Amino acid sequence: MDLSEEMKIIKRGISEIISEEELEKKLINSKKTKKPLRVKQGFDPSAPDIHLGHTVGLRKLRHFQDLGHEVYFLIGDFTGMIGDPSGQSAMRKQLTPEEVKKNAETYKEQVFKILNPDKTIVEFNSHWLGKLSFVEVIQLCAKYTVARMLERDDFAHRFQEKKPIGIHEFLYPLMQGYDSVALKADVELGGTDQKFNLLVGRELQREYQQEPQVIITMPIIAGTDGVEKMSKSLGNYIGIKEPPFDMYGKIMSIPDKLILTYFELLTDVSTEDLAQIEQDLTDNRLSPLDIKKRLAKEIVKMYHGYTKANEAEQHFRKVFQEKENPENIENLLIPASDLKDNRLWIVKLLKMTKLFKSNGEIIRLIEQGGVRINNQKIRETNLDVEINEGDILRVGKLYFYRLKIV
RNA sequence: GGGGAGGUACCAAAGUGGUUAAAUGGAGCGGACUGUAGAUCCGUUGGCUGAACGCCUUCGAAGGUUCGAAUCCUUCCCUCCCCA
Repeated sequence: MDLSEEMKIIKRGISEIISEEELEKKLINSKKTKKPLRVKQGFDPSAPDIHLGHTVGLRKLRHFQDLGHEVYFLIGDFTGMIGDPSGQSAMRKQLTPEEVKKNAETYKEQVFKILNPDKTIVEFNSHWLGKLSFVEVIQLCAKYTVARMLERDDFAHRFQEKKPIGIHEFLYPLMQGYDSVALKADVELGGTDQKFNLLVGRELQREYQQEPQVIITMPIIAGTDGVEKMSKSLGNYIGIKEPPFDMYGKIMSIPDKLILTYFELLTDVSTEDLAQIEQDLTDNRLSPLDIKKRLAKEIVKMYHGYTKANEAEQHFRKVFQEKENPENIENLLIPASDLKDNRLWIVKLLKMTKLFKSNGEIIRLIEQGGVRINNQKIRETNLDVEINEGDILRVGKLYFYRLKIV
Protein backbone atom coordinates (compact mmCIF):
# COMPACT_ATOMS: atom_id res chain seq x y z
CA MET A 1 0.00 0.00 0.00
CA ASP A 2 1.41 3.37 -0.83
CA LEU A 3 1.74 6.26 1.52
CA SER A 4 -1.16 8.29 0.25
CA GLU A 5 -3.52 5.36 0.66
CA GLU A 6 -2.32 4.81 4.18
CA MET A 7 -2.79 8.44 4.99
CA LYS A 8 -6.29 8.30 3.56
CA ILE A 9 -7.23 5.47 5.89
CA ILE A 10 -5.71 7.19 8.86
CA LYS A 11 -7.34 10.48 8.12
CA ARG A 12 -10.86 9.21 7.76
CA GLY A 13 -13.13 10.46 10.49
CA ILE A 14 -10.48 12.19 12.54
CA SER A 15 -10.65 15.65 13.88
CA GLU A 16 -7.08 16.86 13.76
CA ILE A 17 -3.59 15.59 13.20
CA ILE A 18 -0.42 17.27 14.42
CA SER A 19 1.37 17.08 12.20
CA GLU A 20 0.69 15.39 8.92
CA GLU A 21 4.26 15.83 7.73
CA GLU A 22 5.66 14.24 10.84
CA LEU A 23 3.32 11.30 10.50
CA GLU A 24 4.31 10.76 6.89
CA LYS A 25 7.92 10.85 7.90
CA LYS A 26 7.32 8.32 10.62
CA LEU A 27 5.38 6.05 8.28
CA ILE A 28 8.13 6.12 5.70
CA ASN A 29 10.73 5.51 8.31
CA SER A 30 8.80 2.63 9.80
CA LYS A 31 8.59 0.95 6.45
CA LYS A 32 12.28 1.44 5.84
CA THR A 33 13.39 0.07 9.18
CA LYS A 34 10.57 -2.50 9.32
CA LYS A 35 9.75 -1.29 12.77
CA PRO A 36 6.05 -0.78 13.43
CA LEU A 37 4.94 2.52 14.89
CA ARG A 38 4.04 2.56 18.53
CA VAL A 39 0.53 3.91 18.71
CA LYS A 40 -0.77 4.77 22.12
CA GLN A 41 -4.09 5.62 23.58
CA GLY A 42 -4.86 5.96 27.23
CA PHE A 43 -8.09 4.83 28.83
CA ASP A 44 -9.56 6.02 32.03
CA PRO A 45 -10.34 3.00 34.16
CA SER A 46 -13.19 4.73 35.94
CA ALA A 47 -15.61 3.77 33.19
CA PRO A 48 -15.39 0.05 32.71
CA ASP A 49 -18.19 -0.18 30.17
CA ILE A 50 -16.90 0.47 26.73
CA HIS A 51 -19.45 2.38 24.79
CA LEU A 52 -19.73 3.58 21.24
CA GLY A 53 -17.95 6.78 22.18
CA HIS A 54 -14.83 4.82 23.02
CA THR A 55 -15.07 2.83 19.84
CA VAL A 56 -14.36 5.89 17.74
CA GLY A 57 -10.79 5.86 19.00
CA LEU A 58 -10.54 2.10 19.22
CA ARG A 59 -11.55 1.73 15.62
CA LYS A 60 -8.85 4.16 14.63
CA LEU A 61 -6.34 2.13 16.59
CA ARG A 62 -7.56 -0.87 14.68
CA HIS A 63 -6.85 0.93 11.43
CA PHE A 64 -3.28 1.39 12.55
CA GLN A 65 -3.06 -2.29 13.41
CA ASP A 66 -4.38 -3.22 10.02
CA LEU A 67 -1.60 -1.12 8.55
CA GLY A 68 0.88 -3.20 10.52
CA HIS A 69 1.51 -1.05 13.54
CA GLU A 70 1.50 -1.79 17.23
CA VAL A 71 -1.07 -0.52 19.64
CA TYR A 72 -0.29 0.28 23.22
CA PHE A 73 -3.57 0.10 25.03
CA LEU A 74 -2.75 2.03 28.11
CA ILE A 75 -4.94 1.66 31.12
CA GLY A 76 -4.51 4.68 33.29
CA ASP A 77 -4.71 2.79 36.52
CA PHE A 78 -2.37 5.20 38.21
CA THR A 79 -3.81 8.36 36.72
CA GLY A 80 -7.25 6.99 37.48
CA MET A 81 -6.57 7.63 41.08
CA ILE A 82 -6.50 11.30 40.24
CA GLY A 83 -9.17 11.44 37.60
CA ASP A 84 -8.76 13.32 34.38
CA PRO A 85 -9.97 16.85 34.86
CA SER A 86 -10.69 17.24 31.13
CA GLY A 87 -14.11 18.67 30.65
CA GLN A 88 -14.89 18.38 34.29
CA SER A 89 -16.24 21.43 35.95
CA ALA A 90 -15.41 20.17 39.37
CA MET A 91 -12.98 17.84 41.00
CA ARG A 92 -13.59 14.18 40.65
CA LYS A 93 -13.84 11.55 43.21
CA GLN A 94 -10.66 9.58 43.57
CA LEU A 95 -10.86 5.89 42.94
CA THR A 96 -9.38 3.37 45.28
CA PRO A 97 -6.71 1.01 43.95
CA GLU A 98 -9.16 -1.88 44.22
CA GLU A 99 -11.78 -0.11 42.15
CA VAL A 100 -9.24 0.84 39.53
CA LYS A 101 -8.03 -2.71 39.26
CA LYS A 102 -11.45 -4.18 38.87
CA ASN A 103 -12.42 -1.64 36.25
CA ALA A 104 -9.26 -2.24 34.30
CA GLU A 105 -10.00 -5.94 34.06
CA THR A 106 -13.44 -5.29 32.69
CA TYR A 107 -11.89 -3.03 30.10
CA LYS A 108 -9.51 -5.68 28.88
CA GLU A 109 -12.35 -8.12 28.39
CA GLN A 110 -14.13 -5.77 26.07
CA VAL A 111 -11.60 -4.09 23.83
CA PHE A 112 -10.76 -7.10 21.77
CA LYS A 113 -14.14 -6.93 20.14
CA ILE A 114 -12.50 -4.19 18.15
CA LEU A 115 -8.74 -4.43 18.51
CA ASN A 116 -6.56 -7.15 17.12
CA PRO A 117 -5.19 -8.92 20.20
CA ASP A 118 -2.01 -9.98 18.39
CA LYS A 119 -0.99 -6.42 17.80
CA THR A 120 -2.09 -4.99 21.09
CA ILE A 121 0.06 -4.47 24.11
CA VAL A 122 -1.91 -3.73 27.20
CA GLU A 123 -0.06 -1.59 29.66
CA PHE A 124 -0.76 -0.03 33.02
CA ASN A 125 0.82 3.28 33.76
CA SER A 126 1.30 2.43 37.41
CA HIS A 127 4.27 0.40 36.17
CA TRP A 128 6.35 3.48 35.73
CA LEU A 129 4.42 6.23 37.48
CA GLY A 130 4.24 4.23 40.68
CA LYS A 131 8.01 4.02 40.77
CA LEU A 132 8.83 7.67 40.43
CA SER A 133 10.40 9.16 43.48
CA PHE A 134 9.29 12.49 44.85
CA VAL A 135 12.44 14.06 43.48
CA GLU A 136 11.68 12.75 40.04
CA VAL A 137 8.12 14.02 40.27
CA ILE A 138 9.39 17.47 41.12
CA GLN A 139 11.82 17.33 38.24
CA LEU A 140 8.94 16.44 36.00
CA CYS A 141 6.94 19.36 37.33
CA ALA A 142 9.86 21.67 36.68
CA LYS A 143 9.44 21.05 32.98
CA TYR A 144 6.14 22.85 32.84
CA THR A 145 4.75 26.14 34.08
CA VAL A 146 1.56 27.22 35.75
CA ALA A 147 0.88 29.72 33.03
CA ARG A 148 1.03 27.00 30.43
CA MET A 149 -1.26 24.82 32.47
CA LEU A 150 -3.74 27.62 32.62
CA GLU A 151 -3.79 27.77 28.86
CA ARG A 152 -5.88 24.72 28.97
CA ASP A 153 -9.55 25.50 28.44
CA ASP A 154 -11.14 23.76 31.33
CA PHE A 155 -8.55 25.00 33.79
CA ALA A 156 -8.89 28.50 32.42
CA HIS A 157 -12.67 28.34 32.76
CA ARG A 158 -12.62 27.03 36.23
CA PHE A 159 -10.03 29.58 37.17
CA GLN A 160 -12.14 32.35 35.73
CA GLU A 161 -15.31 31.09 37.32
CA LYS A 162 -13.53 30.95 40.62
CA LYS A 163 -13.99 27.25 40.93
CA PRO A 164 -11.47 25.11 42.71
CA ILE A 165 -8.59 23.48 40.87
CA GLY A 166 -6.64 20.93 42.84
CA ILE A 167 -2.90 21.05 42.40
CA HIS A 168 -2.92 17.33 41.80
CA GLU A 169 -5.02 18.02 38.74
CA PHE A 170 -2.08 19.86 37.22
CA LEU A 171 -0.18 16.64 37.46
CA TYR A 172 -2.56 14.79 35.25
CA PRO A 173 -1.35 16.17 31.93
CA LEU A 174 2.21 15.71 33.09
CA MET A 175 1.64 12.10 33.95
CA GLN A 176 -0.11 11.41 30.71
CA GLY A 177 2.71 13.07 28.88
CA TYR A 178 5.20 11.04 30.85
CA ASP A 179 3.37 7.92 29.71
CA SER A 180 4.30 8.84 26.18
CA VAL A 181 7.91 9.19 27.25
CA ALA A 182 7.84 5.83 29.01
CA LEU A 183 6.30 4.11 26.02
CA LYS A 184 8.34 6.03 23.46
CA ALA A 185 5.09 6.61 21.64
CA ASP A 186 5.17 7.54 17.98
CA VAL A 187 1.53 8.40 17.80
CA GLU A 188 -1.01 9.17 20.45
CA LEU A 189 -4.72 9.15 19.92
CA GLY A 190 -7.33 10.87 21.98
CA GLY A 191 -10.61 12.72 21.85
CA THR A 192 -10.55 16.39 20.93
CA ASP A 193 -10.94 17.12 24.62
CA GLN A 194 -7.57 15.47 25.11
CA LYS A 195 -5.69 17.81 22.83
CA PHE A 196 -3.97 19.66 25.61
CA ASN A 197 -2.79 16.51 27.31
CA LEU A 198 -1.56 15.10 24.04
CA LEU A 199 0.41 18.23 23.31
CA VAL A 200 2.04 18.09 26.71
CA GLY A 201 3.25 14.62 25.71
CA ARG A 202 5.05 16.14 22.76
CA GLU A 203 6.68 18.75 24.96
CA LEU A 204 7.84 16.23 27.48
CA GLN A 205 9.21 13.87 24.88
CA ARG A 206 11.28 16.73 23.57
CA GLU A 207 12.49 17.41 27.08
CA TYR A 208 13.51 13.78 27.37
CA GLN A 209 15.32 13.85 24.02
CA GLN A 210 12.73 11.83 22.18
CA GLU A 211 11.17 12.53 18.85
CA PRO A 212 7.78 14.05 19.66
CA GLN A 213 4.76 11.90 19.06
CA VAL A 214 2.26 12.71 16.38
CA ILE A 215 -1.08 13.42 17.88
CA ILE A 216 -4.40 12.57 16.37
CA THR A 217 -7.58 13.81 17.90
CA MET A 218 -10.86 12.06 17.31
CA PRO A 219 -14.24 13.76 17.28
CA ILE A 220 -16.25 13.29 20.42
CA ILE A 221 -19.54 11.78 19.55
CA ALA A 222 -22.69 13.00 21.18
CA GLY A 223 -24.73 10.58 23.20
CA THR A 224 -28.33 9.56 22.75
CA ASP A 225 -29.49 12.98 23.86
CA GLY A 226 -27.70 14.50 20.90
CA VAL A 227 -26.11 17.24 22.95
CA GLU A 228 -23.68 16.05 25.57
CA LYS A 229 -20.75 13.87 24.77
CA MET A 230 -21.43 10.22 25.18
CA SER A 231 -20.47 9.19 28.64
CA LYS A 232 -21.45 6.73 31.23
CA SER A 233 -21.92 9.27 33.94
CA LEU A 234 -24.37 11.26 31.86
CA GLY A 235 -26.36 8.14 31.12
CA ASN A 236 -26.54 8.89 27.42
CA TYR A 237 -24.33 6.11 26.26
CA ILE A 238 -24.73 2.97 24.21
CA GLY A 239 -22.55 0.22 25.59
CA ILE A 240 -21.04 -2.37 23.31
CA LYS A 241 -22.06 -5.08 25.72
CA GLU A 242 -25.69 -4.09 25.77
CA PRO A 243 -28.19 -6.63 24.54
CA PRO A 244 -28.96 -6.33 20.83
CA PHE A 245 -32.36 -4.83 21.21
CA ASP A 246 -31.35 -2.23 23.74
CA MET A 247 -28.56 -1.22 21.46
CA TYR A 248 -30.85 -1.08 18.46
CA GLY A 249 -33.45 0.85 20.36
CA LYS A 250 -31.03 3.38 21.70
CA ILE A 251 -29.61 4.02 18.28
CA MET A 252 -33.11 4.54 16.95
CA SER A 253 -33.69 7.19 19.56
CA ILE A 254 -30.78 9.39 18.62
CA PRO A 255 -31.65 12.69 17.01
CA ASP A 256 -31.63 12.61 13.22
CA LYS A 257 -28.81 15.09 12.96
CA LEU A 258 -26.45 12.49 14.38
CA ILE A 259 -27.15 9.84 11.77
CA LEU A 260 -24.37 10.75 9.41
CA THR A 261 -21.81 11.26 12.14
CA TYR A 262 -22.61 7.88 13.58
CA PHE A 263 -22.31 6.27 10.18
CA GLU A 264 -18.98 7.89 9.61
CA LEU A 265 -17.41 7.20 12.95
CA LEU A 266 -19.01 4.00 14.08
CA THR A 267 -19.45 1.85 11.01
CA ASP A 268 -17.38 0.52 8.17
CA VAL A 269 -19.66 2.01 5.57
CA SER A 270 -17.45 3.26 2.78
CA THR A 271 -16.89 6.90 2.06
CA GLU A 272 -18.80 6.48 -1.20
CA ASP A 273 -21.82 4.96 0.53
CA LEU A 274 -21.63 7.68 3.09
CA ALA A 275 -21.94 10.31 0.40
CA GLN A 276 -24.84 8.41 -1.10
CA ILE A 277 -26.65 8.28 2.21
CA GLU A 278 -26.17 11.98 2.70
CA GLN A 279 -27.53 12.60 -0.77
CA ASP A 280 -30.53 10.38 -0.17
CA LEU A 281 -31.27 12.21 3.00
CA THR A 282 -31.16 15.66 1.49
CA ASP A 283 -33.18 14.54 -1.54
CA ASN A 284 -35.73 12.87 0.69
CA ARG A 285 -35.20 9.74 -1.33
CA LEU A 286 -35.07 7.76 1.86
CA SER A 287 -36.74 8.60 5.10
CA PRO A 288 -34.51 9.31 8.07
CA LEU A 289 -36.30 6.49 9.81
CA ASP A 290 -35.18 3.94 7.25
CA ILE A 291 -31.65 5.21 7.22
CA LYS A 292 -31.53 5.13 10.96
CA LYS A 293 -32.75 1.57 10.95
CA ARG A 294 -29.94 0.70 8.64
CA LEU A 295 -27.52 2.40 10.97
CA ALA A 296 -28.87 0.59 13.98
CA LYS A 297 -28.74 -2.75 12.24
CA GLU A 298 -25.24 -2.10 11.01
CA ILE A 299 -23.92 -1.31 14.46
CA VAL A 300 -25.74 -4.12 16.23
CA LYS A 301 -24.37 -6.48 13.61
CA MET A 302 -20.83 -5.44 14.45
CA TYR A 303 -21.16 -6.40 18.07
CA HIS A 304 -23.74 -9.17 18.03
CA GLY A 305 -23.69 -10.63 14.56
CA TYR A 306 -26.16 -10.67 11.74
CA THR A 307 -28.81 -12.90 13.29
CA LYS A 308 -29.18 -10.86 16.43
CA ALA A 309 -29.25 -7.65 14.45
CA ASN A 310 -32.07 -9.04 12.40
CA GLU A 311 -33.97 -10.06 15.46
CA ALA A 312 -33.55 -6.65 16.97
CA GLU A 313 -34.94 -5.11 13.83
CA GLN A 314 -37.97 -7.40 13.86
CA HIS A 315 -38.54 -6.65 17.48
CA PHE A 316 -38.40 -2.95 16.84
CA ARG A 317 -40.85 -3.12 13.99
CA LYS A 318 -43.27 -5.18 15.95
CA VAL A 319 -43.23 -3.18 19.12
CA PHE A 320 -42.88 0.35 17.92
CA GLN A 321 -44.16 0.39 14.42
CA GLU A 322 -46.93 -2.15 14.63
CA LYS A 323 -47.54 -1.45 18.28
CA GLU A 324 -47.67 -5.08 19.20
CA ASN A 325 -46.08 -6.91 22.00
CA PRO A 326 -42.60 -8.20 21.39
CA GLU A 327 -42.00 -11.89 20.97
CA ASN A 328 -39.57 -12.56 23.73
CA ILE A 329 -40.86 -11.16 26.93
CA GLU A 330 -39.23 -11.63 30.24
CA ASN A 331 -41.32 -13.53 32.75
CA LEU A 332 -42.30 -11.81 35.91
CA LEU A 333 -42.67 -14.46 38.55
CA ILE A 334 -45.40 -13.86 41.08
CA PRO A 335 -45.54 -16.07 44.13
CA ALA A 336 -49.05 -17.49 44.51
CA SER A 337 -48.81 -16.72 48.19
CA ASP A 338 -48.90 -13.00 47.43
CA LEU A 339 -52.27 -13.30 45.73
CA LYS A 340 -55.58 -12.72 47.41
CA ASP A 341 -58.54 -14.05 45.44
CA ASN A 342 -56.17 -14.10 42.55
CA ARG A 343 -55.65 -10.39 42.96
CA LEU A 344 -52.67 -8.24 43.76
CA TRP A 345 -52.27 -4.57 44.51
CA ILE A 346 -50.99 -2.88 41.38
CA VAL A 347 -48.23 -1.07 43.25
CA LYS A 348 -46.90 -4.33 44.65
CA LEU A 349 -46.96 -5.87 41.23
CA LEU A 350 -44.89 -3.04 39.80
CA LYS A 351 -42.52 -3.28 42.70
CA MET A 352 -41.70 -6.85 41.66
CA THR A 353 -40.16 -5.60 38.44
CA LYS A 354 -37.28 -4.11 40.41
CA LEU A 355 -37.51 -1.09 38.17
CA PHE A 356 -38.37 1.26 40.99
CA LYS A 357 -36.68 2.61 44.02
CA SER A 358 -39.81 3.64 45.86
CA ASN A 359 -43.54 3.25 45.89
CA GLY A 360 -43.89 6.94 45.27
CA GLU A 361 -42.21 6.52 41.95
CA ILE A 362 -44.60 3.74 41.03
CA ILE A 363 -47.63 5.74 42.01
CA ARG A 364 -46.47 8.68 39.97
CA LEU A 365 -45.96 6.50 36.95
CA ILE A 366 -49.40 4.95 37.25
CA GLU A 367 -51.04 8.32 37.63
CA GLN A 368 -49.28 9.48 34.50
CA GLY A 369 -50.52 6.62 32.44
CA GLY A 370 -47.23 4.81 32.10
CA VAL A 371 -48.52 1.41 33.09
CA ARG A 372 -50.52 -1.00 30.98
CA ILE A 373 -51.80 -4.50 31.45
CA ASN A 374 -52.73 -6.27 28.26
CA ASN A 375 -52.54 -2.90 26.57
CA GLN A 376 -55.09 -1.45 28.93
CA LYS A 377 -53.89 1.66 30.67
CA ILE A 378 -54.09 1.55 34.44
CA ARG A 379 -54.78 4.88 36.06
CA GLU A 380 -55.97 3.85 39.49
CA THR A 381 -53.31 3.41 42.12
CA ASN A 382 -55.61 1.93 44.70
CA LEU A 383 -56.42 -1.07 42.61
CA ASP A 384 -56.16 -4.80 43.05
CA VAL A 385 -55.62 -6.25 39.63
CA GLU A 386 -56.62 -9.70 38.67
CA ILE A 387 -53.57 -11.70 37.79
CA ASN A 388 -53.89 -14.15 34.97
CA GLU A 389 -51.08 -16.32 33.79
CA GLY A 390 -49.68 -14.84 30.60
CA ASP A 391 -50.96 -11.30 31.10
CA ILE A 392 -48.64 -8.74 29.65
CA LEU A 393 -47.49 -5.92 31.88
CA ARG A 394 -45.95 -2.93 30.20
CA VAL A 395 -44.06 -0.29 32.09
CA GLY A 396 -43.32 2.90 30.25
CA LYS A 397 -42.37 2.46 26.65
CA LEU A 398 -39.61 0.01 27.12
CA TYR A 399 -40.35 -2.70 29.58
CA PHE A 400 -42.57 -5.70 29.01
CA TYR A 401 -43.25 -8.56 31.36
CA ARG A 402 -45.27 -11.72 31.02
CA LEU A 403 -46.89 -12.56 34.32
CA LYS A 404 -46.31 -15.99 35.65
CA ILE A 405 -47.70 -17.37 38.87
CA VAL A 406 -45.43 -19.65 40.80
C1' G B 1 -0.92 35.82 58.41
C1' G B 2 -5.01 39.92 57.67
C1' G B 3 -9.76 41.28 55.40
C1' G B 4 -14.18 39.93 52.57
C1' A B 5 -17.84 36.60 50.05
C1' G B 6 -20.09 32.01 49.98
C1' G B 7 -21.73 26.38 50.72
C1' U B 8 -29.73 25.09 49.27
C1' A B 9 -32.46 19.15 45.83
C1' C B 10 -29.42 15.84 39.52
C1' C B 11 -27.32 20.91 37.91
C1' A B 12 -28.04 26.23 38.11
C1' A B 13 -30.40 29.54 41.28
C1' A B 14 -34.41 31.97 44.77
C1' G B 15 -35.61 31.95 49.70
C1' U B 16 -33.45 35.23 55.86
C1' G B 17 -38.14 32.61 61.93
C1' G B 18 -44.00 29.78 60.76
C1' U B 19 -49.02 28.71 55.33
C1' U B 20 -41.41 25.70 52.76
C1' A B 21 -40.52 19.02 50.88
C1' A B 22 -38.44 24.36 49.76
C1' A B 23 -40.02 29.61 43.98
C1' U B 24 -37.88 29.52 38.99
C1' G B 25 -34.89 27.55 34.89
C1' G B 26 -32.21 23.48 32.83
C1' A B 27 -31.98 18.23 32.80
C1' G B 28 -34.61 13.64 33.81
C1' C B 29 -39.06 10.71 33.80
C1' G B 30 -44.29 9.77 32.10
C1' G B 31 -48.36 11.05 28.78
C1' A B 32 -50.44 13.26 23.99
C1' C B 33 -48.65 13.88 19.01
C1' U B 34 -44.87 11.25 15.99
C1' G B 35 -40.77 8.07 12.90
C1' U B 36 -38.74 5.40 20.29
C1' A B 37 -36.22 11.72 15.68
C1' G B 38 -37.15 17.00 16.00
C1' A B 39 -40.79 20.68 17.47
C1' U B 40 -45.00 21.46 20.64
C1' C B 41 -48.39 20.75 24.74
C1' C B 42 -49.60 18.54 29.59
C1' G B 43 -48.07 16.13 34.01
C1' U B 44 -44.19 14.78 37.35
C1' U B 45 -39.17 14.76 39.98
C1' G B 46 -37.14 13.01 48.90
C1' G B 47 -39.04 8.60 51.54
C1' C B 48 -42.92 5.74 54.24
C1' U B 49 -47.88 4.18 55.05
C1' G B 50 -53.83 0.45 50.48
C1' A B 51 -52.45 7.40 50.87
C1' A B 52 -54.01 11.96 54.54
C1' C B 53 -52.41 18.95 53.45
C1' G B 54 -50.30 12.09 58.62
C1' C B 55 -45.28 10.67 59.79
C1' C B 56 -39.85 10.52 58.82
C1' U B 57 -35.45 12.51 56.41
C1' U B 58 -33.39 16.85 53.60
C1' C B 59 -30.88 23.44 52.63
C1' G B 60 -21.94 22.01 54.29
C1' A B 61 -21.31 19.29 59.75
C1' A B 62 -22.31 19.21 64.92
C1' G B 63 -24.53 21.54 68.88
C1' G B 64 -27.83 25.54 70.86
C1' U B 65 -32.03 29.41 71.16
C1' U B 66 -37.41 29.04 70.08
C1' C B 67 -44.06 26.64 70.63
C1' G B 68 -41.67 26.60 65.63
C1' A B 69 -35.21 27.19 62.00
C1' A B 70 -32.86 26.53 55.27
C1' U B 71 -33.56 31.16 57.91
C1' C B 72 -31.07 33.39 64.67
C1' C B 73 -26.46 31.95 67.94
C1' U B 74 -21.80 28.88 68.81
C1' U B 75 -18.04 25.72 67.12
C1' C B 76 -16.08 23.04 63.14
C1' C B 77 -15.27 21.64 57.80
C1' C B 78 -14.94 23.27 52.71
C1' U B 79 -14.59 26.89 48.43
C1' C B 80 -13.60 31.60 46.18
C1' C B 81 -11.74 36.80 46.08
C1' C B 82 -8.46 40.88 47.79
C1' C B 83 -4.00 42.16 50.59
C1' A B 84 0.75 40.14 52.58
